[in-house]
Amino acid sequence: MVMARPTPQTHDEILAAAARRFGVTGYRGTSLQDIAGEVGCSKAAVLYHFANKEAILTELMAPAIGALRSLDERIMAQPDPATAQRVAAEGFVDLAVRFRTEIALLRGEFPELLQQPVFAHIQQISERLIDALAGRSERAPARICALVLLAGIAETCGEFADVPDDDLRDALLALLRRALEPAR
Amino acid sequence: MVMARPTPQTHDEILAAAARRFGVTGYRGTSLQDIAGEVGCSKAAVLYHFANKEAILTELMAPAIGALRSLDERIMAQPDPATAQRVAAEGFVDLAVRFRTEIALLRGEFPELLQQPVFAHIQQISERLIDALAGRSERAPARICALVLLAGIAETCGEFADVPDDDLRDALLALLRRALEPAR
DNA sequence: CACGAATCTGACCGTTCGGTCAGCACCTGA
DNA sequence: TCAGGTGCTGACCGAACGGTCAGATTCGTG
Repeated sequence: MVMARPTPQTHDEILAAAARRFGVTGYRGTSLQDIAGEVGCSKAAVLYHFANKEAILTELMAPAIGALRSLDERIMAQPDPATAQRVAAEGFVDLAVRFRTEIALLRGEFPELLQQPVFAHIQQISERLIDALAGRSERAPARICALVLLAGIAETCGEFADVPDDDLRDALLALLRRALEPAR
Repeated sequence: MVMARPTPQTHDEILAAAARRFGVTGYRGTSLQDIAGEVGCSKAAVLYHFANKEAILTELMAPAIGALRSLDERIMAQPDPATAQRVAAEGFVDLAVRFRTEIALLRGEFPELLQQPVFAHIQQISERLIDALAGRSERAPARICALVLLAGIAETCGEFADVPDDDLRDALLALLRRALEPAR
Protein backbone atom coordinates (compact mmCIF):
# COMPACT_ATOMS: atom_id res chain seq x y z
CA MET A 1 0.00 0.00 0.00
CA VAL A 2 1.82 3.09 -1.24
CA MET A 3 0.15 6.27 -0.09
CA ALA A 4 2.01 9.54 0.10
CA ARG A 5 -0.30 12.29 1.31
CA PRO A 6 1.16 15.61 0.19
CA THR A 7 -0.57 17.55 2.96
CA PRO A 8 -0.80 16.00 6.40
CA GLN A 9 -4.39 16.88 7.23
CA THR A 10 -4.70 13.22 8.15
CA HIS A 11 -5.33 14.20 11.74
CA ASP A 12 -8.60 15.91 10.81
CA GLU A 13 -9.54 13.19 8.35
CA ILE A 14 -9.19 10.62 11.09
CA LEU A 15 -11.34 12.76 13.35
CA ALA A 16 -14.04 13.08 10.72
CA ALA A 17 -13.94 9.39 9.86
CA ALA A 18 -14.14 8.45 13.53
CA ALA A 19 -17.15 10.73 14.00
CA ARG A 20 -18.89 9.07 11.06
CA ARG A 21 -18.18 5.54 12.30
CA PHE A 22 -19.01 6.25 15.93
CA GLY A 23 -22.32 7.61 14.75
CA VAL A 24 -23.14 4.37 12.99
CA THR A 25 -21.66 1.61 15.11
CA GLY A 26 -20.93 3.41 18.38
CA TYR A 27 -17.64 3.91 20.17
CA ARG A 28 -17.15 0.37 21.36
CA GLY A 29 -18.46 -1.07 18.14
CA THR A 30 -15.93 0.85 16.06
CA SER A 31 -12.39 -0.52 15.85
CA LEU A 32 -9.28 1.44 15.02
CA GLN A 33 -9.11 -0.73 11.93
CA ASP A 34 -12.56 0.52 10.86
CA ILE A 35 -11.46 4.14 11.21
CA ALA A 36 -8.22 3.50 9.36
CA GLY A 37 -10.11 1.76 6.59
CA GLU A 38 -12.47 4.73 6.18
CA VAL A 39 -9.56 7.17 6.04
CA GLY A 40 -7.57 4.94 3.72
CA CYS A 41 -4.52 4.58 5.90
CA SER A 42 -3.12 2.00 8.28
CA LYS A 43 -4.20 1.48 11.86
CA ALA A 44 -0.68 2.43 12.91
CA ALA A 45 -1.14 5.82 11.22
CA VAL A 46 -4.23 6.45 13.34
CA LEU A 47 -2.21 5.68 16.44
CA TYR A 48 0.54 7.96 15.23
CA HIS A 49 -1.83 10.93 15.28
CA PHE A 50 -3.65 9.93 18.47
CA ALA A 51 -2.16 8.43 21.61
CA ASN A 52 -4.96 5.88 21.81
CA LYS A 53 -8.56 5.26 20.91
CA GLU A 54 -9.88 7.30 23.79
CA ALA A 55 -7.91 10.36 22.69
CA ILE A 56 -9.99 10.44 19.52
CA LEU A 57 -13.21 10.50 21.51
CA THR A 58 -11.78 13.12 23.84
CA GLU A 59 -10.94 15.50 21.01
CA LEU A 60 -14.31 14.86 19.38
CA MET A 61 -16.24 15.68 22.54
CA ALA A 62 -14.10 18.52 23.86
CA PRO A 63 -16.27 21.42 22.67
CA ALA A 64 -19.49 19.85 23.95
CA ILE A 65 -17.94 19.07 27.31
CA GLY A 66 -16.58 22.60 27.63
CA ALA A 67 -20.01 24.07 26.94
CA LEU A 68 -21.61 21.74 29.46
CA ARG A 69 -19.09 22.82 32.09
CA SER A 70 -19.83 26.48 31.56
CA LEU A 71 -23.56 25.81 31.76
CA ASP A 72 -22.95 24.03 35.04
CA GLU A 73 -21.15 27.06 36.43
CA ARG A 74 -23.93 29.37 35.37
CA ILE A 75 -26.48 27.16 37.12
CA MET A 76 -24.44 26.87 40.30
CA ALA A 77 -24.12 30.63 40.47
CA GLN A 78 -27.91 30.94 40.53
CA PRO A 79 -29.29 30.97 44.09
CA ASP A 80 -32.99 31.10 43.28
CA PRO A 81 -34.42 27.60 42.49
CA ALA A 82 -36.99 28.91 40.01
CA THR A 83 -34.49 30.86 37.94
CA ALA A 84 -31.96 28.04 38.22
CA GLN A 85 -34.62 25.75 36.77
CA ARG A 86 -35.23 28.12 33.89
CA VAL A 87 -31.52 28.57 33.19
CA ALA A 88 -30.96 24.81 33.34
CA ALA A 89 -33.84 24.03 31.01
CA GLU A 90 -32.96 26.66 28.41
CA GLY A 91 -29.23 25.97 28.65
CA PHE A 92 -29.56 22.22 28.39
CA VAL A 93 -31.91 22.36 25.44
CA ASP A 94 -29.54 24.75 23.73
CA LEU A 95 -26.61 22.38 24.28
CA ALA A 96 -28.60 19.34 23.19
CA VAL A 97 -29.58 21.02 19.94
CA ARG A 98 -26.18 22.56 19.16
CA PHE A 99 -24.20 19.43 19.93
CA ARG A 100 -26.70 16.84 18.86
CA THR A 101 -24.35 15.23 16.37
CA GLU A 102 -21.67 14.87 19.06
CA ILE A 103 -24.18 13.46 21.50
CA ALA A 104 -25.39 11.05 18.86
CA LEU A 105 -21.89 9.59 18.67
CA LEU A 106 -22.32 8.11 22.11
CA ARG A 107 -25.28 6.12 20.77
CA GLY A 108 -26.61 4.97 24.10
CA GLU A 109 -23.24 4.07 25.50
CA PHE A 110 -23.56 6.70 28.20
CA PRO A 111 -23.29 4.37 31.17
CA GLU A 112 -20.05 2.78 30.04
CA LEU A 113 -18.46 5.85 28.53
CA LEU A 114 -19.21 7.91 31.61
CA GLN A 115 -16.69 5.77 33.45
CA GLN A 116 -13.88 6.94 31.19
CA PRO A 117 -11.54 9.75 32.27
CA VAL A 118 -12.81 12.07 29.53
CA PHE A 119 -16.17 12.26 31.21
CA ALA A 120 -14.82 12.23 34.74
CA HIS A 121 -16.93 15.11 36.03
CA ILE A 122 -19.99 14.65 33.86
CA GLN A 123 -21.67 12.52 36.49
CA GLN A 124 -21.61 15.31 39.07
CA ILE A 125 -22.60 17.91 36.52
CA SER A 126 -25.60 15.89 35.42
CA GLU A 127 -26.63 15.43 39.03
CA ARG A 128 -26.59 19.18 39.53
CA LEU A 129 -28.53 19.58 36.27
CA ILE A 130 -31.19 17.19 37.49
CA ASP A 131 -31.30 18.99 40.81
CA ALA A 132 -31.84 22.31 39.07
CA LEU A 133 -34.44 20.90 36.66
CA ALA A 134 -36.30 19.43 39.62
CA GLY A 135 -36.47 22.95 41.06
CA ARG A 136 -34.02 21.92 43.80
CA SER A 137 -36.83 19.87 45.29
CA GLU A 138 -36.30 16.58 47.11
CA ARG A 139 -39.72 15.26 46.11
CA ALA A 140 -39.48 11.97 44.22
CA PRO A 141 -41.92 12.89 41.42
CA ALA A 142 -40.01 16.06 40.63
CA ARG A 143 -36.69 14.24 40.48
CA ILE A 144 -38.16 11.43 38.37
CA CYS A 145 -39.49 13.98 35.88
CA ALA A 146 -36.16 15.73 35.66
CA LEU A 147 -34.21 12.53 35.09
CA VAL A 148 -36.64 11.17 32.49
CA LEU A 149 -36.55 14.40 30.52
CA LEU A 150 -32.80 14.81 30.75
CA ALA A 151 -32.11 11.24 29.67
CA GLY A 152 -34.79 11.32 26.99
CA ILE A 153 -33.47 14.47 25.37
CA ALA A 154 -29.85 13.34 25.57
CA GLU A 155 -30.70 9.96 24.11
CA THR A 156 -32.88 11.14 21.24
CA CYS A 157 -31.75 14.57 20.12
CA GLY A 158 -29.34 12.96 17.66
CA GLU A 159 -32.24 11.35 15.82
CA PHE A 160 -33.66 14.66 14.60
CA ALA A 161 -30.90 15.51 12.18
CA ASP A 162 -33.48 16.69 9.65
CA VAL A 163 -35.31 19.07 12.00
CA PRO A 164 -34.05 22.68 11.89
CA ASP A 165 -32.27 23.88 15.02
CA ASP A 166 -34.89 26.46 15.93
CA ASP A 167 -37.83 24.10 15.50
CA LEU A 168 -36.17 21.44 17.63
CA ARG A 169 -35.25 23.97 20.29
CA ASP A 170 -38.80 25.30 20.44
CA ALA A 171 -40.32 21.83 20.65
CA LEU A 172 -38.00 20.69 23.43
CA LEU A 173 -38.40 23.91 25.43
CA ALA A 174 -42.17 23.70 25.15
CA LEU A 175 -42.02 20.10 26.32
CA LEU A 176 -39.86 21.00 29.31
CA ARG A 177 -42.11 23.88 30.31
CA ARG A 178 -45.16 21.65 30.15
CA ALA A 179 -43.55 18.70 31.88
CA LEU A 180 -41.48 20.23 34.66
CA GLU A 181 -43.34 20.57 37.87
CA PRO A 182 -43.12 24.04 39.38
CA ALA A 183 -40.75 24.09 42.37
CA ARG A 184 -42.68 23.85 45.55
CA MET B 1 -12.08 -27.07 40.87
CA VAL B 2 -14.15 -29.82 42.49
CA MET B 3 -17.80 -28.88 42.65
CA ALA B 4 -20.56 -31.45 42.66
CA ARG B 5 -23.90 -29.69 42.94
CA PRO B 6 -26.39 -32.16 44.38
CA THR B 7 -29.38 -30.46 42.71
CA PRO B 8 -28.99 -29.20 39.16
CA GLN B 9 -30.77 -25.87 39.50
CA THR B 10 -27.69 -24.46 37.83
CA HIS B 11 -29.77 -23.25 34.92
CA ASP B 12 -31.66 -20.82 37.12
CA GLU B 13 -28.56 -19.84 39.04
CA ILE B 14 -26.87 -18.90 35.79
CA LEU B 15 -29.91 -16.86 34.82
CA ALA B 16 -29.90 -15.00 38.12
CA ALA B 17 -26.16 -14.41 38.02
CA ALA B 18 -26.37 -13.15 34.46
CA ALA B 19 -29.16 -10.75 35.42
CA ARG B 20 -27.06 -9.39 38.25
CA ARG B 21 -23.96 -8.94 36.10
CA PHE B 22 -25.83 -7.48 33.11
CA GLY B 23 -27.33 -4.97 35.51
CA VAL B 24 -23.89 -3.82 36.62
CA THR B 25 -21.67 -4.04 33.56
CA GLY B 26 -24.20 -4.39 30.76
CA TYR B 27 -24.63 -7.19 28.25
CA ARG B 28 -21.54 -6.53 26.17
CA GLY B 29 -19.50 -5.69 29.21
CA THR B 30 -20.26 -9.02 30.84
CA SER B 31 -18.31 -12.06 29.67
CA LEU B 32 -19.40 -15.66 30.01
CA GLN B 33 -16.44 -16.03 32.32
CA ASP B 34 -17.87 -13.33 34.60
CA ILE B 35 -21.19 -15.15 34.81
CA ALA B 36 -19.50 -18.50 35.42
CA GLY B 37 -17.39 -16.93 38.15
CA GLU B 38 -20.45 -15.52 39.91
CA VAL B 39 -22.22 -18.88 39.76
CA GLY B 40 -19.10 -20.74 40.82
CA CYS B 41 -18.88 -23.03 37.82
CA SER B 42 -16.92 -23.17 34.59
CA LYS B 43 -17.64 -21.19 31.47
CA ALA B 44 -18.25 -24.49 29.70
CA ALA B 45 -21.02 -25.25 32.19
CA VAL B 46 -22.76 -22.01 31.26
CA LEU B 47 -22.60 -23.01 27.61
CA TYR B 48 -23.90 -26.44 28.50
CA HIS B 49 -27.12 -24.93 29.82
CA PHE B 50 -27.42 -22.22 27.16
CA ALA B 51 -26.68 -22.52 23.46
CA ASN B 52 -24.81 -19.20 23.47
CA LYS B 53 -24.60 -15.87 25.23
CA GLU B 54 -27.58 -14.45 23.42
CA ALA B 55 -29.80 -17.31 24.59
CA ILE B 56 -29.30 -16.12 28.16
CA LEU B 57 -30.49 -12.64 27.26
CA THR B 58 -33.40 -14.07 25.31
CA GLU B 59 -34.66 -16.10 28.25
CA LEU B 60 -34.15 -13.16 30.59
CA MET B 61 -36.17 -10.78 28.41
CA ALA B 62 -38.88 -13.17 27.22
CA PRO B 63 -41.62 -12.10 29.68
CA ALA B 64 -41.04 -8.40 29.08
CA ILE B 65 -41.06 -8.85 25.32
CA GLY B 66 -44.26 -10.87 25.47
CA ALA B 67 -45.98 -8.16 27.48
CA LEU B 68 -44.80 -5.50 25.07
CA ARG B 69 -46.19 -7.49 22.15
CA SER B 70 -49.60 -7.79 23.76
CA LEU B 71 -49.64 -4.07 24.52
CA ASP B 72 -48.85 -3.42 20.87
CA GLU B 73 -51.82 -5.52 19.79
CA ARG B 74 -54.12 -3.69 22.17
CA ILE B 75 -52.97 -0.34 20.77
CA MET B 76 -53.34 -1.41 17.14
CA ALA B 77 -56.88 -2.58 17.82
CA GLN B 78 -57.79 0.93 18.96
CA PRO B 79 -59.10 3.09 16.10
CA ASP B 80 -59.57 6.35 17.99
CA PRO B 81 -56.30 8.33 18.31
CA ALA B 82 -57.18 9.84 21.68
CA THR B 83 -58.01 6.53 23.32
CA ALA B 84 -55.03 4.89 21.60
CA GLN B 85 -52.87 7.58 23.19
CA ARG B 86 -54.33 6.88 26.61
CA VAL B 87 -53.94 3.12 26.24
CA ALA B 88 -50.37 3.52 25.03
CA ALA B 89 -49.41 5.85 27.87
CA GLU B 90 -50.94 3.75 30.62
CA GLY B 91 -49.78 0.48 29.12
CA PHE B 92 -46.24 1.62 28.55
CA VAL B 93 -45.86 3.08 32.02
CA ASP B 94 -47.21 -0.14 33.46
CA LEU B 95 -44.68 -2.20 31.52
CA ALA B 96 -41.82 0.14 32.38
CA VAL B 97 -42.58 -0.13 36.08
CA ARG B 98 -43.24 -3.87 36.14
CA PHE B 99 -40.22 -4.83 34.09
CA ARG B 100 -37.86 -2.09 35.19
CA THR B 101 -35.24 -4.56 36.41
CA GLU B 102 -35.26 -6.34 33.05
CA ILE B 103 -35.07 -3.04 31.20
CA ALA B 104 -32.21 -1.96 33.43
CA LEU B 105 -30.23 -4.95 32.19
CA LEU B 106 -29.92 -3.35 28.81
CA ARG B 107 -28.15 -0.41 30.44
CA GLY B 108 -28.25 1.90 27.49
CA GLU B 109 -27.29 -0.73 24.97
CA PHE B 110 -30.61 -0.43 23.20
CA PRO B 111 -29.27 0.61 19.80
CA GLU B 112 -26.88 -2.32 19.50
CA LEU B 113 -29.06 -4.91 21.17
CA LEU B 114 -32.05 -3.98 19.05
CA GLN B 115 -30.18 -5.40 16.08
CA GLN B 116 -30.14 -8.87 17.63
CA PRO B 117 -32.73 -11.48 16.61
CA VAL B 118 -34.30 -11.50 20.08
CA PHE B 119 -35.53 -7.96 19.56
CA ALA B 120 -36.34 -8.37 15.90
CA HIS B 121 -39.76 -6.75 16.01
CA ILE B 122 -39.17 -4.28 18.82
CA GLN B 123 -38.23 -1.56 16.37
CA GLN B 124 -41.62 -1.64 14.64
CA ILE B 125 -43.46 -1.95 17.93
CA SER B 126 -41.72 1.09 19.36
CA GLU B 127 -42.54 3.06 16.21
CA ARG B 128 -46.21 2.24 16.66
CA LEU B 129 -45.93 3.17 20.33
CA ILE B 130 -44.47 6.55 19.44
CA ASP B 131 -47.17 7.02 16.85
CA ALA B 132 -49.86 6.32 19.42
CA LEU B 133 -48.24 8.52 22.07
CA ALA B 134 -48.05 11.34 19.55
CA GLY B 135 -51.81 11.02 19.11
CA ARG B 136 -51.26 9.60 15.60
CA SER B 137 -50.22 13.10 14.58
CA GLU B 138 -47.60 13.83 11.94
CA ARG B 139 -46.59 17.13 13.57
CA ALA B 140 -42.89 17.21 14.45
CA PRO B 141 -43.33 18.62 17.98
CA ALA B 142 -45.77 15.88 18.91
CA ARG B 143 -43.47 13.15 17.62
CA ILE B 144 -40.44 14.69 19.33
CA CYS B 145 -42.31 14.73 22.64
CA ALA B 146 -43.36 11.13 22.26
CA LEU B 147 -39.86 9.91 21.42
CA VAL B 148 -38.19 11.89 24.22
CA LEU B 149 -40.63 10.57 26.80
CA LEU B 150 -40.48 6.99 25.56
CA ALA B 151 -36.69 6.93 25.49
CA GLY B 152 -36.40 8.78 28.77
CA ILE B 153 -38.66 6.40 30.64
CA ALA B 154 -37.07 3.32 29.10
CA GLU B 155 -33.60 4.57 29.88
CA THR B 156 -34.19 5.63 33.47
CA CYS B 157 -36.91 3.48 35.01
CA GLY B 158 -34.31 0.99 36.16
CA GLU B 159 -32.68 3.64 38.34
CA PHE B 160 -35.65 3.91 40.67
CA ALA B 161 -35.30 0.52 42.31
CA ASP B 162 -36.07 2.05 45.71
CA VAL B 163 -39.29 3.76 44.64
CA PRO B 164 -42.46 1.70 45.25
CA ASP B 165 -44.23 0.51 42.11
CA ASP B 166 -47.35 2.58 42.68
CA ASP B 167 -45.47 5.79 43.39
CA LEU B 168 -43.34 5.39 40.29
CA ARG B 169 -46.36 4.58 38.16
CA ASP B 170 -48.23 7.63 39.41
CA ALA B 171 -45.28 9.94 38.85
CA LEU B 172 -44.67 8.70 35.30
CA LEU B 173 -48.34 8.80 34.36
CA ALA B 174 -48.67 12.33 35.69
CA LEU B 175 -45.62 13.33 33.69
CA LEU B 176 -47.00 11.80 30.50
CA ARG B 177 -50.36 13.48 30.96
CA ARG B 178 -48.71 16.84 31.48
CA ALA B 179 -46.19 16.45 28.70
CA LEU B 180 -48.12 14.82 25.87
CA GLU B 181 -49.71 17.25 23.53
CA PRO B 182 -53.38 16.57 22.99
CA ALA B 183 -54.02 15.00 19.60
CA ARG B 184 -55.08 17.60 17.10
C1' DC C 1 22.96 17.65 -1.64
C1' DA C 2 22.64 16.10 3.02
C1' DC C 3 20.45 15.48 7.22
C1' DG C 4 17.01 15.34 10.65
C1' DA C 5 12.27 15.54 11.66
C1' DA C 6 7.66 14.22 10.37
C1' DT C 7 4.71 10.77 8.48
C1' DC C 8 3.44 6.29 7.67
C1' DT C 9 3.81 1.09 7.04
C1' DG C 10 3.63 -4.10 7.84
C1' DA C 11 4.60 -7.25 11.14
C1' DC C 12 3.95 -8.45 15.51
C1' DC C 13 2.33 -8.87 20.58
C1' DG C 14 -0.59 -9.88 24.55
C1' DT C 15 -5.17 -10.15 25.93
C1' DT C 16 -9.93 -11.19 25.83
C1' DC C 17 -13.79 -12.98 23.86
C1' DG C 18 -17.45 -16.55 22.40
C1' DG C 19 -17.52 -21.06 21.46
C1' DT C 20 -15.98 -26.29 20.87
C1' DC C 21 -14.55 -30.75 22.39
C1' DA C 22 -13.09 -35.12 24.49
C1' DG C 23 -13.57 -37.06 28.52
C1' DC C 24 -14.70 -37.68 33.58
C1' DA C 25 -17.88 -38.36 37.61
C1' DC C 26 -22.33 -39.35 39.03
C1' DC C 27 -27.00 -41.10 39.09
C1' DT C 28 -30.69 -44.14 37.43
C1' DG C 29 -33.01 -47.98 35.82
C1' DA C 30 -33.00 -52.51 33.47
C1' DT D 1 -23.78 -55.05 37.54
C1' DC D 2 -23.46 -52.27 33.90
C1' DA D 3 -25.13 -49.31 30.06
C1' DG D 4 -26.44 -44.83 29.17
C1' DG D 5 -27.85 -40.26 30.06
C1' DT D 6 -26.92 -35.90 32.67
C1' DG D 7 -23.96 -32.41 34.36
C1' DC D 8 -19.76 -30.57 34.23
C1' DT D 9 -14.58 -29.75 33.54
C1' DG D 10 -9.99 -28.13 31.64
C1' DA D 11 -7.79 -27.51 27.54
C1' DC D 12 -8.08 -25.58 23.44
C1' DC D 13 -9.39 -22.72 19.11
C1' DG D 14 -9.85 -18.81 15.90
C1' DA D 15 -11.04 -14.19 15.64
C1' DA D 16 -10.87 -9.54 17.01
C1' DC D 17 -9.18 -6.03 19.67
C1' DG D 18 -5.89 -2.03 21.27
C1' DG D 19 -1.39 -1.08 21.08
C1' DT D 20 3.97 -1.34 19.96
C1' DC D 21 7.99 -1.20 17.10
C1' DA D 22 11.78 -1.01 13.74
C1' DG D 23 12.26 0.61 9.59
C1' DA D 24 11.00 2.86 5.12
C1' DT D 25 9.55 7.04 2.74
C1' DT D 26 8.90 11.84 2.27
C1' DC D 27 9.64 16.68 3.32
C1' DG D 28 11.59 21.00 4.92
C1' DT D 29 15.75 23.29 5.39
C1' DG D 30 20.59 24.63 6.08
